Amino acid sequence: MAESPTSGTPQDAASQIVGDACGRDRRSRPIRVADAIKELMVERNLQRGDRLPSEAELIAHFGMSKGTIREGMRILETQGLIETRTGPGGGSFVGEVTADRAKALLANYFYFQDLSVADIYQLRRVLEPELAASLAGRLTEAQLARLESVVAQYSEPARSAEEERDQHVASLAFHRTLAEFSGNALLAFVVGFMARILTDLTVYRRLYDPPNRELREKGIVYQIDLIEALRKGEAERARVIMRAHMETAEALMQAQEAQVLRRFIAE
Amino acid sequence: MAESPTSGTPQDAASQIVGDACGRDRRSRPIRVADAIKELMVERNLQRGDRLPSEAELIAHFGMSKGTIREGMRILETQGLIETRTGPGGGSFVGEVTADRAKALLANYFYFQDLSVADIYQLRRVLEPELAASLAGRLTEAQLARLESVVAQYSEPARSAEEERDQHVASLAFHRTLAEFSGNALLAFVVGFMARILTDLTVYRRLYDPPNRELREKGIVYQIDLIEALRKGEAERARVIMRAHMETAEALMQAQEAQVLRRFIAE
DNA sequence: TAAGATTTGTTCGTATGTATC
DNA sequence: GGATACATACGAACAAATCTT
Repeated sequence: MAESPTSGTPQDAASQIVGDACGRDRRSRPIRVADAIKELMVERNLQRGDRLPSEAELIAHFGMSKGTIREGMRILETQGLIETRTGPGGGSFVGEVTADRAKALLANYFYFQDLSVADIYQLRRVLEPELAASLAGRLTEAQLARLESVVAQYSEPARSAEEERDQHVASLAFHRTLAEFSGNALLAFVVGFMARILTDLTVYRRLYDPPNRELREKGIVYQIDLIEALRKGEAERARVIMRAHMETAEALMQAQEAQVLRRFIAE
Repeated sequence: MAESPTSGTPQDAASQIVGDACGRDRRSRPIRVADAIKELMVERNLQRGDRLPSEAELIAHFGMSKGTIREGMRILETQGLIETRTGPGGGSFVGEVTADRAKALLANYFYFQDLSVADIYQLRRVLEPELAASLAGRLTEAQLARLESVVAQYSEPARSAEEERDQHVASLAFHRTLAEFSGNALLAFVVGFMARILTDLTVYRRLYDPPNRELREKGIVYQIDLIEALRKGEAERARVIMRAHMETAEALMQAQEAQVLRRFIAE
Protein backbone atom coordinates (compact mmCIF):
# COMPACT_ATOMS: atom_id res chain seq x y z
CA MET A 1 0.00 0.00 0.00
CA ALA A 2 3.00 2.20 0.43
CA GLU A 3 4.00 2.99 -3.09
CA SER A 4 0.81 2.00 -4.91
CA PRO A 5 -1.31 4.80 -6.35
CA THR A 6 -4.66 3.33 -5.35
CA SER A 7 -6.22 6.60 -4.29
CA GLY A 8 -4.41 9.92 -3.98
CA THR A 9 -0.67 9.88 -3.40
CA PRO A 10 0.11 11.52 -0.08
CA GLN A 11 3.50 9.87 -0.43
CA ASP A 12 4.79 12.68 -2.58
CA ALA A 13 4.59 15.16 0.24
CA ALA A 14 6.06 12.70 2.69
CA SER A 15 8.94 11.86 0.40
CA GLN A 16 10.04 15.47 0.31
CA ILE A 17 9.73 15.90 4.03
CA VAL A 18 11.62 12.78 4.88
CA GLY A 19 14.31 13.12 2.27
CA ASP A 20 13.53 10.29 -0.10
CA ALA A 21 13.05 12.70 -2.96
CA CYS A 22 14.68 10.69 -5.70
CA GLY A 23 17.72 8.60 -4.87
CA ARG A 24 16.48 6.00 -2.42
CA ASP A 25 17.38 6.41 1.20
CA ARG A 26 18.56 3.07 2.51
CA ARG A 27 17.46 3.84 6.05
CA SER A 28 14.11 2.58 7.21
CA ARG A 29 11.15 4.89 7.42
CA PRO A 30 10.93 5.09 11.21
CA ILE A 31 14.53 6.23 11.41
CA ARG A 32 13.89 8.84 8.74
CA VAL A 33 10.85 9.99 10.67
CA ALA A 34 12.95 10.31 13.82
CA ASP A 35 15.56 12.36 11.99
CA ALA A 36 12.93 14.57 10.41
CA ILE A 37 11.44 15.33 13.81
CA LYS A 38 14.87 16.07 15.22
CA GLU A 39 15.39 18.59 12.43
CA LEU A 40 12.00 20.05 13.19
CA MET A 41 13.05 20.51 16.80
CA VAL A 42 16.21 22.32 15.75
CA GLU A 43 14.51 24.49 13.14
CA ARG A 44 11.72 25.63 15.41
CA ASN A 45 14.18 25.94 18.28
CA LEU A 46 11.86 23.91 20.51
CA GLN A 47 12.67 23.94 24.19
CA ARG A 48 12.02 21.57 27.04
CA GLY A 49 8.31 20.95 27.47
CA ASP A 50 7.27 22.32 24.09
CA ARG A 51 4.60 20.32 22.36
CA LEU A 52 5.17 18.27 19.23
CA PRO A 53 2.52 17.38 16.66
CA SER A 54 0.13 14.64 17.74
CA GLU A 55 0.31 11.12 16.36
CA ALA A 56 -2.63 11.82 14.09
CA GLU A 57 -1.04 14.98 12.73
CA LEU A 58 2.24 13.21 12.06
CA ILE A 59 0.41 10.38 10.28
CA ALA A 60 -1.27 12.93 8.03
CA HIS A 61 1.89 14.99 7.62
CA PHE A 62 4.22 12.16 6.65
CA GLY A 63 1.58 10.05 4.95
CA MET A 64 2.71 6.99 6.85
CA SER A 65 0.94 4.51 9.04
CA LYS A 66 0.51 4.77 12.74
CA GLY A 67 2.94 1.94 13.43
CA THR A 68 5.72 3.56 11.44
CA ILE A 69 5.27 6.90 13.14
CA ARG A 70 5.18 5.25 16.54
CA GLU A 71 8.43 3.40 15.90
CA GLY A 72 10.02 6.71 15.04
CA MET A 73 8.71 8.34 18.18
CA ARG A 74 9.97 5.45 20.28
CA ILE A 75 13.46 6.02 18.95
CA LEU A 76 13.36 9.62 20.11
CA GLU A 77 11.81 8.62 23.42
CA THR A 78 14.61 6.21 24.33
CA GLN A 79 17.14 8.88 23.48
CA GLY A 80 15.34 11.10 25.95
CA LEU A 81 14.51 13.69 23.32
CA ILE A 82 10.75 13.39 23.79
CA GLU A 83 8.29 12.29 26.44
CA THR A 84 4.71 11.26 25.79
CA ARG A 85 1.58 11.40 27.89
CA THR A 86 -1.85 9.94 27.22
CA GLY A 87 -5.17 11.61 27.70
CA PRO A 88 -6.57 15.01 26.76
CA GLY A 89 -3.85 17.61 26.57
CA GLY A 90 -1.47 14.71 26.21
CA GLY A 91 0.84 14.01 23.34
CA SER A 92 4.57 14.22 22.77
CA PHE A 93 6.73 16.90 24.33
CA VAL A 94 10.36 17.85 24.09
CA GLY A 95 12.04 16.00 26.92
CA GLU A 96 15.18 16.44 28.89
CA VAL A 97 18.16 14.29 27.97
CA THR A 98 19.32 13.55 31.48
CA ALA A 99 22.95 12.92 32.22
CA ASP A 100 22.01 9.49 33.54
CA ARG A 101 20.36 8.47 30.30
CA ALA A 102 23.30 9.74 28.26
CA LYS A 103 25.65 7.76 30.48
CA ALA A 104 23.56 4.63 30.03
CA LEU A 105 23.67 4.97 26.25
CA LEU A 106 27.41 5.54 26.36
CA ALA A 107 27.84 2.47 28.55
CA ASN A 108 26.43 0.41 25.66
CA TYR A 109 29.42 1.47 23.62
CA PHE A 110 31.99 0.61 26.24
CA TYR A 111 30.34 -2.74 26.96
CA PHE A 112 32.25 -4.26 24.05
CA GLN A 113 35.45 -2.30 24.63
CA ASP A 114 36.48 -3.76 27.95
CA LEU A 115 38.28 -0.94 29.66
CA SER A 116 41.03 -1.64 32.14
CA VAL A 117 41.57 0.10 35.44
CA ALA A 118 44.68 1.66 33.93
CA ASP A 119 42.65 3.14 31.07
CA ILE A 120 40.19 4.82 33.41
CA TYR A 121 42.87 6.16 35.71
CA GLN A 122 44.84 7.61 32.83
CA LEU A 123 41.97 10.08 32.57
CA ARG A 124 41.14 10.39 36.26
CA ARG A 125 44.77 11.20 37.05
CA VAL A 126 44.58 14.43 35.05
CA LEU A 127 40.87 15.31 35.14
CA GLU A 128 40.06 15.00 38.82
CA PRO A 129 42.87 17.34 39.94
CA GLU A 130 41.77 19.83 37.29
CA LEU A 131 38.20 19.58 38.58
CA ALA A 132 39.31 20.10 42.17
CA ALA A 133 41.43 23.11 41.33
CA SER A 134 38.64 24.73 39.32
CA LEU A 135 36.24 24.50 42.27
CA ALA A 136 38.53 26.01 44.92
CA GLY A 137 36.93 29.07 46.48
CA ARG A 138 33.85 28.72 44.30
CA LEU A 139 31.64 26.52 46.45
CA THR A 140 28.94 27.78 48.78
CA GLU A 141 28.94 26.73 52.39
CA ALA A 142 25.89 24.57 51.67
CA GLN A 143 27.77 22.73 48.94
CA LEU A 144 30.77 22.21 51.20
CA ALA A 145 28.46 20.90 53.90
CA ARG A 146 26.96 18.43 51.46
CA LEU A 147 30.41 17.13 50.58
CA GLU A 148 31.11 16.69 54.28
CA SER A 149 27.88 14.76 54.74
CA VAL A 150 28.87 12.43 51.91
CA VAL A 151 32.21 11.76 53.57
CA ALA A 152 30.43 11.13 56.86
CA GLN A 153 28.58 8.20 55.27
CA TYR A 154 31.72 6.11 55.27
CA SER A 155 33.69 7.50 58.16
CA GLU A 156 32.78 4.53 60.36
CA PRO A 157 34.93 1.43 59.84
CA ALA A 158 33.13 -1.28 57.91
CA ARG A 159 32.36 -4.52 59.71
CA SER A 160 31.92 -6.76 56.70
CA ALA A 161 33.09 -7.10 53.12
CA GLU A 162 29.66 -6.07 51.93
CA GLU A 163 29.66 -2.95 54.08
CA GLU A 164 33.12 -2.21 52.75
CA ARG A 165 31.80 -2.35 49.19
CA ASP A 166 28.86 -0.10 49.98
CA GLN A 167 31.26 2.38 51.48
CA HIS A 168 33.38 2.40 48.38
CA VAL A 169 30.35 3.07 46.21
CA ALA A 170 29.51 5.94 48.54
CA SER A 171 33.05 7.30 48.29
CA LEU A 172 32.72 7.37 44.51
CA ALA A 173 29.64 9.49 45.08
CA PHE A 174 31.98 12.09 46.54
CA HIS A 175 33.59 12.53 43.15
CA ARG A 176 30.23 12.56 41.37
CA THR A 177 28.98 15.28 43.70
CA LEU A 178 32.10 17.31 43.09
CA ALA A 179 31.55 16.95 39.34
CA GLU A 180 27.97 18.16 39.63
CA PHE A 181 29.14 21.35 41.33
CA SER A 182 31.34 22.16 38.37
CA GLY A 183 29.90 24.64 35.92
CA ASN A 184 31.51 22.70 33.11
CA ALA A 185 28.95 20.22 31.76
CA LEU A 186 31.53 18.30 29.75
CA LEU A 187 33.93 17.88 32.64
CA ALA A 188 31.08 16.95 34.96
CA PHE A 189 29.83 14.37 32.53
CA VAL A 190 33.15 12.66 31.94
CA VAL A 191 34.05 12.56 35.62
CA GLY A 192 30.56 11.33 36.50
CA PHE A 193 30.73 8.68 33.82
CA MET A 194 34.01 7.34 35.14
CA ALA A 195 32.58 7.21 38.65
CA ARG A 196 29.69 5.23 37.25
CA ILE A 197 31.92 2.73 35.48
CA LEU A 198 33.94 2.22 38.63
CA THR A 199 30.75 1.78 40.61
CA ASP A 200 29.64 -0.93 38.17
CA LEU A 201 33.00 -2.61 38.46
CA THR A 202 32.68 -2.52 42.21
CA VAL A 203 29.17 -3.91 42.27
CA TYR A 204 29.23 -6.43 39.43
CA ARG A 205 32.80 -7.57 39.15
CA ARG A 206 33.29 -7.13 42.88
CA LEU A 207 36.66 -5.58 42.43
CA TYR A 208 36.60 -4.70 46.08
CA ASP A 209 35.77 -8.09 47.45
CA PRO A 210 39.11 -8.36 49.19
CA PRO A 211 38.40 -5.66 51.79
CA ASN A 212 41.03 -3.01 51.79
CA ARG A 213 41.22 -0.87 54.87
CA GLU A 214 44.10 1.12 53.52
CA LEU A 215 42.24 2.53 50.50
CA ARG A 216 39.30 3.67 52.55
CA GLU A 217 41.31 5.31 55.32
CA LYS A 218 43.67 7.11 52.99
CA GLY A 219 40.74 8.16 50.85
CA ILE A 220 38.94 9.74 53.76
CA VAL A 221 41.99 11.71 54.84
CA TYR A 222 42.47 13.01 51.31
CA GLN A 223 38.84 14.00 50.95
CA ILE A 224 38.73 15.85 54.27
CA ASP A 225 41.91 17.72 53.39
CA LEU A 226 40.46 18.47 49.99
CA ILE A 227 37.29 19.99 51.40
CA GLU A 228 39.41 22.25 53.59
CA ALA A 229 41.48 23.41 50.63
CA LEU A 230 38.32 24.06 48.61
CA ARG A 231 36.83 26.10 51.46
CA LYS A 232 39.96 28.21 51.78
CA GLY A 233 40.14 28.70 48.01
CA GLU A 234 43.56 27.11 47.68
CA ALA A 235 43.38 25.88 44.09
CA GLU A 236 46.90 24.54 43.76
CA ARG A 237 46.74 22.71 47.05
CA ALA A 238 43.42 21.13 46.01
CA ARG A 239 45.04 20.00 42.77
CA VAL A 240 48.00 18.45 44.57
CA ILE A 241 45.82 16.64 47.08
CA MET A 242 43.58 15.20 44.39
CA ARG A 243 46.57 14.11 42.33
CA ALA A 244 48.00 12.22 45.28
CA HIS A 245 44.58 10.77 46.00
CA MET A 246 44.31 9.43 42.45
CA GLU A 247 47.79 7.96 42.50
CA THR A 248 47.24 5.92 45.64
CA ALA A 249 43.75 4.87 44.57
CA GLU A 250 45.06 3.67 41.23
CA ALA A 251 47.91 1.72 42.78
CA LEU A 252 45.52 -0.05 45.16
CA MET A 253 42.97 -0.84 42.49
CA GLN A 254 45.66 -2.15 40.17
CA ALA A 255 46.85 -4.55 42.85
CA GLN A 256 43.30 -5.68 43.50
CA GLU A 257 42.46 -6.14 39.84
CA ALA A 258 45.42 -8.51 39.65
CA GLN A 259 44.00 -10.36 42.65
CA VAL A 260 40.61 -10.65 41.01
CA LEU A 261 42.14 -11.97 37.82
CA ARG A 262 44.10 -14.56 39.75
CA ARG A 263 40.92 -15.61 41.43
CA PHE A 264 39.17 -16.13 38.10
CA ILE A 265 42.07 -18.20 36.87
CA ALA A 266 42.02 -20.26 40.02
CA GLU A 267 38.39 -21.22 39.59
CA MET B 1 5.08 -20.77 21.25
CA ALA B 2 8.12 -20.92 23.45
CA GLU B 3 6.87 -20.69 27.01
CA SER B 4 3.12 -20.57 26.73
CA PRO B 5 0.87 -23.57 27.05
CA THR B 6 -1.44 -24.44 24.20
CA SER B 7 -3.52 -21.31 24.09
CA GLY B 8 -4.11 -20.16 27.64
CA THR B 9 -2.79 -16.76 28.60
CA PRO B 10 0.53 -16.07 26.92
CA GLN B 11 0.72 -12.84 28.91
CA ASP B 12 1.73 -14.70 32.03
CA ALA B 13 4.92 -15.97 30.49
CA ALA B 14 5.64 -12.61 28.94
CA SER B 15 5.13 -10.83 32.20
CA GLN B 16 7.79 -12.90 33.88
CA ILE B 17 10.21 -12.51 31.03
CA VAL B 18 9.77 -8.81 30.74
CA GLY B 19 9.78 -8.08 34.44
CA ASP B 20 6.22 -7.06 35.11
CA ALA B 21 5.80 -9.81 37.67
CA CYS B 22 3.54 -8.05 40.13
CA GLY B 23 3.97 -4.33 40.78
CA ARG B 24 3.28 -2.53 37.54
CA ASP B 25 6.20 -1.43 35.48
CA ARG B 26 5.57 2.11 34.37
CA ARG B 27 7.70 1.75 31.26
CA SER B 28 5.97 0.92 28.01
CA ARG B 29 6.13 -2.56 26.59
CA PRO B 30 8.49 -1.83 23.71
CA ILE B 31 11.04 -0.41 26.11
CA ARG B 32 10.69 -3.44 28.36
CA VAL B 33 11.15 -5.65 25.32
CA ALA B 34 14.33 -3.79 24.43
CA ASP B 35 15.69 -4.18 27.94
CA ALA B 36 14.79 -7.87 28.02
CA ILE B 37 16.69 -8.47 24.79
CA LYS B 38 19.66 -6.55 26.14
CA GLU B 39 19.70 -8.84 29.16
CA LEU B 40 19.45 -11.82 26.86
CA MET B 41 22.53 -10.58 25.00
CA VAL B 42 24.47 -10.26 28.24
CA GLU B 43 23.34 -13.62 29.63
CA ARG B 44 24.16 -15.58 26.51
CA ASN B 45 27.32 -13.51 26.05
CA LEU B 46 26.39 -12.84 22.43
CA GLN B 47 29.10 -11.38 20.25
CA ARG B 48 29.11 -9.26 17.14
CA GLY B 49 27.23 -10.96 14.31
CA ASP B 50 25.47 -13.53 16.46
CA ARG B 51 21.90 -14.13 15.51
CA LEU B 52 18.93 -13.10 17.61
CA PRO B 53 15.50 -14.73 17.58
CA SER B 54 13.36 -13.83 14.59
CA GLU B 55 10.43 -11.48 14.81
CA ALA B 56 7.99 -14.37 14.83
CA GLU B 57 9.89 -16.14 17.61
CA LEU B 58 9.98 -12.99 19.73
CA ILE B 59 6.26 -12.46 19.19
CA ALA B 60 5.61 -15.97 20.46
CA HIS B 61 8.16 -15.69 23.25
CA PHE B 62 6.94 -12.41 24.72
CA GLY B 63 3.30 -12.95 23.82
CA MET B 64 3.10 -9.49 22.31
CA SER B 65 2.10 -8.20 18.94
CA LYS B 66 4.34 -7.55 15.98
CA GLY B 67 4.09 -3.80 16.35
CA THR B 68 5.21 -3.83 19.96
CA ILE B 69 8.13 -6.14 19.24
CA ARG B 70 9.15 -4.05 16.26
CA GLU B 71 9.17 -0.85 18.30
CA GLY B 72 11.45 -2.57 20.77
CA MET B 73 13.80 -3.80 18.05
CA ARG B 74 13.92 -0.33 16.56
CA ILE B 75 15.12 1.06 19.85
CA LEU B 76 18.02 -1.38 19.90
CA GLU B 77 18.76 -0.73 16.26
CA THR B 78 19.21 3.01 16.73
CA GLN B 79 21.48 2.35 19.66
CA GLY B 80 23.58 0.24 17.30
CA LEU B 81 23.10 -2.89 19.40
CA ILE B 82 21.42 -4.84 16.61
CA GLU B 83 21.27 -4.81 12.82
CA THR B 84 18.51 -6.36 10.75
CA ARG B 85 18.53 -7.81 7.28
CA THR B 86 15.56 -8.85 5.17
CA GLY B 87 15.29 -11.94 3.04
CA PRO B 88 16.01 -15.59 3.71
CA GLY B 89 18.71 -16.11 6.28
CA GLY B 90 17.90 -12.57 7.35
CA GLY B 91 16.80 -11.45 10.76
CA SER B 92 18.34 -9.52 13.60
CA PHE B 93 21.99 -9.77 14.53
CA VAL B 94 24.16 -8.32 17.25
CA GLY B 95 25.62 -5.15 15.82
CA GLU B 96 28.61 -3.04 16.56
CA VAL B 97 28.13 0.12 18.57
CA THR B 98 30.43 2.34 16.59
CA ALA B 99 32.22 5.25 18.19
CA ASP B 100 30.50 7.56 15.73
CA ARG B 101 27.06 6.43 16.78
CA ALA B 102 27.93 6.74 20.45
CA LYS B 103 29.21 10.26 19.81
CA ALA B 104 26.02 11.17 17.98
CA LEU B 105 23.88 9.98 20.90
CA LEU B 106 26.05 11.90 23.33
CA ALA B 107 25.77 15.01 21.19
CA ASN B 108 22.00 14.90 21.85
CA TYR B 109 22.76 15.43 25.51
CA PHE B 110 25.08 18.35 24.99
CA TYR B 111 22.70 19.99 22.52
CA PHE B 112 20.80 21.55 25.43
CA GLN B 113 23.86 22.21 27.59
CA ASP B 114 25.56 24.82 25.44
CA LEU B 115 29.20 24.30 26.11
CA SER B 116 31.61 27.17 25.86
CA VAL B 117 35.01 27.09 24.23
CA ALA B 118 36.49 27.45 27.72
CA ASP B 119 34.65 24.34 28.90
CA ILE B 120 36.01 22.21 26.10
CA TYR B 121 39.55 23.49 26.47
CA GLN B 122 39.54 22.87 30.19
CA LEU B 123 39.58 19.19 29.23
CA ARG B 124 41.68 19.45 26.09
CA ARG B 125 44.39 21.29 28.03
CA VAL B 126 45.03 18.26 30.21
CA LEU B 127 43.89 15.34 28.05
CA GLU B 128 45.63 16.04 24.76
CA PRO B 129 49.11 16.34 26.34
CA GLU B 130 48.45 13.11 28.24
CA LEU B 131 47.45 11.42 24.99
CA ALA B 132 50.55 12.70 23.20
CA ALA B 133 52.88 11.54 25.94
CA SER B 134 51.31 8.10 26.07
CA LEU B 135 51.89 7.57 22.36
CA ALA B 136 55.56 8.58 22.26
CA GLY B 137 57.66 5.74 20.90
CA ARG B 138 54.64 3.51 20.47
CA LEU B 139 53.57 4.36 16.93
CA THR B 140 54.56 2.38 13.85
CA GLU B 141 56.20 4.13 10.94
CA ALA B 142 52.96 3.64 8.98
CA GLN B 143 50.98 5.44 11.67
CA LEU B 144 53.51 8.28 11.77
CA ALA B 145 53.31 8.54 7.99
CA ARG B 146 49.54 8.79 8.19
CA LEU B 147 49.81 11.66 10.67
CA GLU B 148 52.20 13.39 8.29
CA SER B 149 49.79 12.96 5.40
CA VAL B 150 47.02 14.55 7.48
CA VAL B 151 49.23 17.55 8.20
CA ALA B 152 50.08 17.78 4.51
CA GLN B 153 46.39 18.39 3.74
CA TYR B 154 46.58 21.87 5.18
CA SER B 155 50.20 22.85 4.68
CA GLU B 156 49.30 25.07 1.73
CA PRO B 157 48.02 28.54 2.62
CA ALA B 158 44.28 28.88 2.16
CA ARG B 159 43.06 31.30 -0.49
CA SER B 160 39.56 31.86 0.82
CA ALA B 161 37.62 31.86 4.06
CA GLU B 162 35.91 28.67 3.02
CA GLU B 163 39.20 26.95 2.31
CA GLU B 164 40.43 28.18 5.65
CA ARG B 165 37.50 26.53 7.36
CA ASP B 166 38.02 23.25 5.55
CA GLN B 167 41.63 23.31 6.64
CA HIS B 168 40.69 23.78 10.24
CA VAL B 169 38.33 20.84 10.10
CA ALA B 170 41.19 18.82 8.63
CA SER B 171 43.53 19.96 11.39
CA LEU B 172 41.04 18.70 13.97
CA ALA B 173 41.27 15.36 12.18
CA PHE B 174 44.91 15.27 13.27
CA HIS B 175 43.80 15.04 16.88
CA ARG B 176 41.13 12.49 16.07
CA THR B 177 43.67 10.31 14.29
CA LEU B 178 46.01 10.56 17.23
CA ALA B 179 43.18 9.50 19.52
CA GLU B 180 42.42 6.46 17.37
CA PHE B 181 46.00 5.27 17.73
CA SER B 182 45.67 5.24 21.48
CA GLY B 183 45.04 1.85 23.01
CA ASN B 184 42.81 3.53 25.59
CA ALA B 185 39.23 3.42 24.29
CA LEU B 186 37.98 5.90 26.87
CA LEU B 187 40.67 8.47 26.18
CA ALA B 188 40.24 8.00 22.44
CA PHE B 189 36.52 8.50 22.73
CA VAL B 190 36.65 11.66 24.81
CA VAL B 191 39.33 13.28 22.67
CA GLY B 192 37.49 12.25 19.49
CA PHE B 193 34.23 13.61 20.85
CA MET B 194 35.77 16.99 21.60
CA ALA B 195 37.23 17.13 18.11
CA ARG B 196 33.76 16.43 16.78
CA ILE B 197 32.14 19.18 18.82
CA LEU B 198 34.75 21.66 17.68
CA THR B 199 34.22 20.54 14.09
CA ASP B 200 30.50 21.17 14.46
CA LEU B 201 31.20 24.59 15.93
CA THR B 202 33.46 25.34 13.01
CA VAL B 203 30.99 24.18 10.38
CA TYR B 204 27.68 25.32 11.84
CA ARG B 205 28.45 28.30 14.01
CA ARG B 206 31.28 29.29 11.68
CA LEU B 207 33.55 30.08 14.55
CA TYR B 208 36.37 30.39 12.07
CA ASP B 209 34.70 32.73 9.67
CA PRO B 210 37.18 35.46 10.43
CA PRO B 211 40.16 33.70 8.81
CA ASN B 212 43.02 33.41 11.17
CA ARG B 213 46.37 32.76 9.62
CA GLU B 214 48.10 32.73 12.95
CA LEU B 215 46.23 29.74 14.34
CA ARG B 216 46.87 27.64 11.29
CA GLU B 217 50.57 28.41 10.99
CA LYS B 218 51.33 27.92 14.65
CA GLY B 219 49.27 24.76 14.65
CA ILE B 220 51.24 23.24 11.79
CA VAL B 221 54.58 23.96 13.43
CA TYR B 222 53.40 22.35 16.66
CA GLN B 223 52.06 19.30 14.91
CA ILE B 224 55.26 18.73 12.89
CA ASP B 225 57.36 19.07 16.03
CA LEU B 226 54.99 16.70 17.80
CA ILE B 227 55.34 14.00 15.17
CA GLU B 228 59.10 14.22 15.50
CA ALA B 229 58.93 13.84 19.27
CA LEU B 230 56.57 10.88 18.92
CA ARG B 231 58.91 9.21 16.45
CA LYS B 232 61.91 9.67 18.74
CA GLY B 233 59.93 8.39 21.72
CA GLU B 234 60.34 11.60 23.71
CA ALA B 235 57.25 11.44 25.89
CA GLU B 236 57.86 14.53 27.99
CA ARG B 237 58.71 16.66 25.01
CA ALA B 238 55.54 15.51 23.28
CA ARG B 239 53.57 16.50 26.36
CA VAL B 240 55.13 19.94 26.52
CA ILE B 241 54.56 20.59 22.82
CA MET B 242 50.92 19.57 22.99
CA ARG B 243 50.34 21.66 26.09
CA ALA B 244 51.72 24.73 24.34
CA HIS B 245 49.66 23.92 21.27
CA MET B 246 46.49 23.78 23.33
CA GLU B 247 47.21 27.03 25.11
CA THR B 248 47.67 29.04 21.93
CA ALA B 249 44.72 27.37 20.23
CA GLU B 250 42.47 28.18 23.17
CA ALA B 251 43.55 31.79 23.30
CA LEU B 252 42.85 32.26 19.61
CA MET B 253 39.47 30.53 19.74
CA GLN B 254 38.44 32.53 22.77
CA ALA B 255 39.11 35.76 20.92
CA GLN B 256 37.14 34.54 17.93
CA GLU B 257 34.20 33.34 19.99
CA ALA B 258 33.90 36.85 21.34
CA GLN B 259 33.85 38.14 17.79
CA VAL B 260 31.15 35.72 16.81
CA LEU B 261 29.01 36.75 19.77
CA ARG B 262 29.38 40.40 18.88
CA ARG B 263 28.30 39.57 15.39
CA PHE B 264 25.14 37.87 16.63
CA ILE B 265 24.33 40.87 18.78
CA ALA B 266 24.92 43.21 15.89
CA GLU B 267 22.40 41.48 13.70
C1' DT C 1 -18.57 10.24 41.98
C1' DA C 2 -19.61 9.48 37.21
C1' DA C 3 -19.75 10.06 32.41
C1' DG C 4 -17.71 11.57 28.27
C1' DA C 5 -13.95 13.33 25.45
C1' DT C 6 -9.26 13.06 23.87
C1' DT C 7 -4.94 11.11 23.12
C1' DT C 8 -1.59 7.49 23.27
C1' DG C 9 -0.99 2.24 23.66
C1' DT C 10 -1.71 -2.42 21.71
C1' DT C 11 -3.42 -5.98 18.77
C1' DC C 12 -4.56 -8.42 14.63
C1' DG C 13 -4.91 -9.49 9.72
C1' DT C 14 -3.07 -8.51 5.47
C1' DA C 15 -0.18 -6.82 1.78
C1' DT C 16 4.37 -5.52 -0.04
C1' DG C 17 9.39 -5.30 -0.64
C1' DT C 18 13.67 -7.79 -0.69
C1' DA C 19 17.20 -11.06 -0.71
C1' DT C 20 18.41 -16.03 -1.35
C1' DC C 21 18.01 -20.32 -3.68
C1' DG D 1 12.21 -16.42 -13.49
C1' DG D 2 9.77 -18.54 -9.75
C1' DA D 3 9.53 -20.11 -4.91
C1' DT D 4 10.63 -19.18 -0.32
C1' DA D 5 11.58 -16.77 4.01
C1' DC D 6 12.03 -12.86 6.19
C1' DA D 7 11.49 -7.94 7.55
C1' DT D 8 8.64 -3.84 6.45
C1' DA D 9 4.47 -1.34 6.22
C1' DC D 10 -0.53 -0.45 6.32
C1' DG D 11 -5.21 0.14 8.52
C1' DA D 12 -8.98 -0.76 11.33
C1' DA D 13 -10.42 -1.81 15.74
C1' DC D 14 -10.07 -1.93 20.66
C1' DA D 15 -7.78 -0.88 25.30
C1' DA D 16 -5.96 2.19 28.68
C1' DA D 17 -4.89 6.51 30.65
C1' DT D 18 -6.17 11.09 31.93
C1' DC D 19 -8.47 15.44 31.71
C1' DT D 20 -12.94 18.04 31.89
C1' DT D 21 -17.58 18.65 33.16
